Amino acid sequence: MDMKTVESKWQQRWEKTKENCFNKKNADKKFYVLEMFSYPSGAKLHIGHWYNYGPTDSYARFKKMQGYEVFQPMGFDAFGLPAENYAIKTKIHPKDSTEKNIATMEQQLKAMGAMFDWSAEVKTCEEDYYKWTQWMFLKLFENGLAYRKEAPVNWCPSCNTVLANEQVVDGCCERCGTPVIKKDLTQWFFKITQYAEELLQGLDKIDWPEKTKLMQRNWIGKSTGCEIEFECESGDKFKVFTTRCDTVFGVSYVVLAPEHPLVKKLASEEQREAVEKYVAETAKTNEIERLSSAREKTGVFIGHYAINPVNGEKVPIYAADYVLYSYGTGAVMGVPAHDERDFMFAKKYGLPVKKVIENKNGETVLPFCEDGICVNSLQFDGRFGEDARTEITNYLTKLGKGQRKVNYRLRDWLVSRQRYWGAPIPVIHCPHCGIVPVPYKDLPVRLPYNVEFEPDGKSPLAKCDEFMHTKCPHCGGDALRDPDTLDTFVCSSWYYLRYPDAHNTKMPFDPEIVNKMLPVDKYVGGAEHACMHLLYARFFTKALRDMGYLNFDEPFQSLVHQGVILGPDGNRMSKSKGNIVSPDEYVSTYGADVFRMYLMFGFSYTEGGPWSDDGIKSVAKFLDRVERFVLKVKDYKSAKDSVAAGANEKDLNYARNYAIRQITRDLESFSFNTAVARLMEYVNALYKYDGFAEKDNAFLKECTRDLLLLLAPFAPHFTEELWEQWGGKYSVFDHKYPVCDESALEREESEYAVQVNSKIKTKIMLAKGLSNDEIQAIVLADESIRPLIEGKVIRKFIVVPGRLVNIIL
RNA sequence: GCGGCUGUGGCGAAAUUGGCAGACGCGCCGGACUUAGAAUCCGGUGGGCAACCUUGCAGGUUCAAGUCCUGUCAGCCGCACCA
Repeated sequence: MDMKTVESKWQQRWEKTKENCFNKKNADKKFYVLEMFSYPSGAKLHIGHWYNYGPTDSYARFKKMQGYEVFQPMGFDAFGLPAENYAIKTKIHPKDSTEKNIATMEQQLKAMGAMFDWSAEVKTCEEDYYKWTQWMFLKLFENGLAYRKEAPVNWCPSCNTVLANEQVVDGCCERCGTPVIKKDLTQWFFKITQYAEELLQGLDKIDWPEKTKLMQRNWIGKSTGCEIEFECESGDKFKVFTTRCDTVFGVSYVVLAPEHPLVKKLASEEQREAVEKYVAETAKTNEIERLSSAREKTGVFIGHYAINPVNGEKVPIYAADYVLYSYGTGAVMGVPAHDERDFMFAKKYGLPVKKVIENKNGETVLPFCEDGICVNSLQFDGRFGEDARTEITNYLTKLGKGQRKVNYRLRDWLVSRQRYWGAPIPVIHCPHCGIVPVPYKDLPVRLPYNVEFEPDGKSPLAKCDEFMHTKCPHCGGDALRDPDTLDTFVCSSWYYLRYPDAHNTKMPFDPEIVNKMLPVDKYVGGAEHACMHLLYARFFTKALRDMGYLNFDEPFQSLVHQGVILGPDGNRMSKSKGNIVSPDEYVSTYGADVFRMYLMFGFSYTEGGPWSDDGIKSVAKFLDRVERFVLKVKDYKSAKDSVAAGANEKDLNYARNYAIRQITRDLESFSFNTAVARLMEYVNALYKYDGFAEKDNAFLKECTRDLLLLLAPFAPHFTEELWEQWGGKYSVFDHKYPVCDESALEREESEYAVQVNSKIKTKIMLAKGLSNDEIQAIVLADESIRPLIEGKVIRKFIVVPGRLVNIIL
C-alpha cells in the first residue's frame, strides 16, 4: 500500500466530512481526551510529540468506536521565554517566529492523522485568548486571590526575570541553569496557599498516578505542630513553629531567620556590628549554598535573650541562615538534644544540650530525634510522643502562649515576569488611586509589537511609552500600566476550559457548556509538570468554582504520563549530546501509521526508554501481512462451501474473542504494546485457519471484518483504506468496536500443569467442572505421574482450578 | 540525608496480581518456494550433554515467589536545613 497517497486521501476525507469534529448534539455521551498542548519552540514535531499524541489518539479513536462522542482538541502554549530568547539571538520577532512555527506544526500534526478537532484550536498568544487570561487575573484580583507584595523573590540573572518557586530547580533557573539569586521586589502573587488543604484532599478523589499525587502532596508539604510564643527581655514577642513541642523543656536557644525584623531591632550595642555583617553576608549567598543541608551551620548571637514560656528559662537569641524566613514564623526554638541541626549548631557555639526525651527501647544517644518519653519536663514527665505533644499544646493554649498550628510548604505563586512575550498584566498604577484594575470592557490590554526586548533587568514593556502611558480608569488622570507580563503557566492553567467553547467572544467560556464537557476524562502528558501546570490548573478550577463559574472540583479526572523516549545512548535527547532522533525520515519511509504503531509496540507506554528502530520493520511487515490476508479473504465465496462449525471454527472464535477482550482491556489501561501483540496473535490465528482445507468462509470473513475494526485505532489511514476496499461503509470509525462474547471463551477442557512437590512434571487436559477428588483420581492414574508417587503417601493435593495441581509427598 | 520507581534471554518487552517465567516481536538457526537473491510461508530458539539451573544480590514466609517480607547493591526521578 502506498502510504503517502493513502494518508493524504483519508486526511482530506476526514476533514471534508468533519469526521473528527465534536458534535454538540451528542454531548451527553461526551468523552474529553486531552493531550498537553505543544509549546511551539522548534518548527518540527519531535519523537516526544509523536509518543504523546500517537498512542493517545489511538485511545481516543477506540473510545469513539465504543460509542462515545470524543472531544480531542489541540492547541499551542505559545507565549514564553524560548521564543523571546530566540528573538534576542536572531532579531526575529517572537510573534513572527511563533506564528511560523505554529503553522508548520499544525501541518505536521495534521499529517500525523490524529483525530484532533481543529475547529476548537486555541493559541495562547492570540488576543482572543489572552484577553481572557487577563480576565482570569482580574477575577482572581477581585476575589482577593491576586495580590502584590514586596518579598525576597527568585531572580534569574541570565533570563533577567523573577521565577516561581516551582521554576527553581536545585537553586538554578529551570530554563537556563543559571544560579538563582534572591532579590527584594514588589511582585504579583496568586494566593494558591488558600487552597492548600483542598489541593491536598482532592488528590484522594482523582485517578492519577500515585507517584504524581505523592509529588504534589510533598510539594504542598502539610505539617501539623504548635506555635509557641517567646517573650523577649525587651518586651517584644515572637512565635516559633515546631512539630516537636514535646521537646520544649529542652530549649537552650532560639533562632531567628536573618531577614526577621526583630534581628535588627534587638541586636545589642556590642553585637550590632557582627549581626549586621552576618545579615549582609546571608543576603549575598545564593540559594544553592544556603539551602544545602550539608553546609556547616552558621549564625550570630544578637546580644539579647528570650524567655521559655514553660519554665521561665532565659535563652540566648541567635540569627542563623539555616532558618528560613519564608516558612512558618521565620523563627525556631533550638533543642540540641533532639534535633540534628540544633545539635550541630549547639556544638559549634558551645550551647547547652539538655536531654528531655528518653528512648523507650534502649539507650538514649544524643541527638535523639525519634518519639520518646518526656523527662526533665515537670508535670509532663513520663508522657510519650503524640500524647505529650497534645498535653503540652493544651497547656500552652491555657497559658495563652501557644496553639495548635498547621503549616504548608507550598508558597503563593509568583506570576509576574519582567519579560516581553507574555500576556500583559491588566493593571494600571495611578499616582492618586493606586492600583486600579483595567475595566473588563477595556480588555485585552494589547501586547505592543514594536518593543525593545533586549533584557536589562527591567521589563521590556516599561520602555515602550505608547504602551505605558494611559489614563486612570478611576480618576481619569495620567497613569502608567503595569510593565510586567504573566507567567505562561497562567495561560495554560485554564486552556482546557477554553477548548469546548473556543470562539466565545463574550466570556472566556460559557459555564453551561463547560460544566457539561468537563472534567477532562483522560489527560495525557509528561510527568515533569507534576508540581507546576498540574497544580496550577487544579487551583484555577477550584478558584473559578468558588466564583460560581464551574460546578466541578477537579479539572482532570484521570491522568496518564507517557514515558520519555531517550536517545539511543540512553541519555535524554539533546542538541548538546548530539543524540536527537528525528521522526521525519521514519515517517516518510514507513508512513505515519507504522511509525506510531511501532511507538506503541516497541515500548511500555509509561516507561519509555532508549530509542531503537530494531522492530520498526516488523510493524510494517505486520501491516503488509494484514493487507495480503484481507484482500485474499475478501474474494472468498461464502455460502456454498460453508461447513458446520467444528473444532477449528471454535478455536478461531476463541482467538477472536480473546483478542477482543484483551485489546479492549489493554487500551483502557494504555498498555499499547500488549494490545498490538494480541492483534498479531489474532492475525496468526487467522492465517492458521485459512490454511485448513475445509473452512467456513462466511465465518472467516466475519472474523476478518472484526480484525479490521480491532486494528482501526492503531493504524487509522491504513485500516480506513482496507475497509473501503473490503466494501465497508465509510467511516470505519463510525462502526462499533467489537465486543467480546464471553461464552466463546468458555472451554470444556483446560490444560493443567501437574506438579509433584512443587516441581512441574507434566501437563494434562482436564474437563471443566470436575471435583477435586475426580481430578486427583485422573492425575494419580496418569502414566507419567504414577511412577513418581508409587509407594508414597500423598500429604496434600492442591488444585488451582483451570491452572494447576500440586501433589505434596 | 528523606521519599518514590525500576532491575527479567543476545535485544525491545510480557506474566490473568501468589499458580506452567520469557506472551508478542527483533535477531539468529533450519526448511519450503526460487537459476539466484529479495519478499513470502513453515519450524526451531533462556542456559546446561544430563540430573537440573534461571527474574540485580543475600536471606525469609509459603505446597507454590519475578510477584509478599527483611537486608543489600545499581540506575533513574522527586524533595532537600520546612523546624
